[in-house]
Amino acid sequence: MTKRYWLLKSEPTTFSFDDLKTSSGKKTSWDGIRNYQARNIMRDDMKIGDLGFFYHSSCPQPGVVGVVEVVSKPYPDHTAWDKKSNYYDPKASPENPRWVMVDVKWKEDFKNFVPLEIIKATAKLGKMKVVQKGMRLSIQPVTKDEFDVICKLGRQKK
DNA sequence: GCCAACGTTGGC
DNA sequence: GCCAACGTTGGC
Repeated sequence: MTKRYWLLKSEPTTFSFDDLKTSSGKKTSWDGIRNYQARNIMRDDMKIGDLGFFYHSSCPQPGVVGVVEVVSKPYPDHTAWDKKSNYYDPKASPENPRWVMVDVKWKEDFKNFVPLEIIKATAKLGKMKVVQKGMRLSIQPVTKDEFDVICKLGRQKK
């Protein structure tokens, strides 16, 4: 089974990379995904051991801050039937969960933040979904090549 | 705060 | 099954 690579968007005001690092066990459940494409990726394609970029979106400096690892299989997102949750979905229930999530764990801090600006300016990364106009998908596949290029940018000394 | 692009909903 | 209306995303 080949390892796959992903990009996970999060709004730092909601849940930042620092929040992940201060979570117990440095891990969190990736809840609140309410988009079928993103759900299907978690349900069908993500495997334990896959790596993902933690991407900050909707903020002054969008970009990749570090790397996380998928550490669970997909399981029902119980926030969907929690009326008090921001992610409440009246069509979901324990019998018919509708939404799933996985657990992800902190893996690596980048020495250098890799801003969207740089990703856009890097020819090899031009096909990434995150640089495409109107691309709103919050969980995106990343190729091994793209993963390696961004890791190199993130790890190099200033 | 703006607004373009996108996904979802619901009436027909 | 179409498609207009609406809500959301997310860079700027």
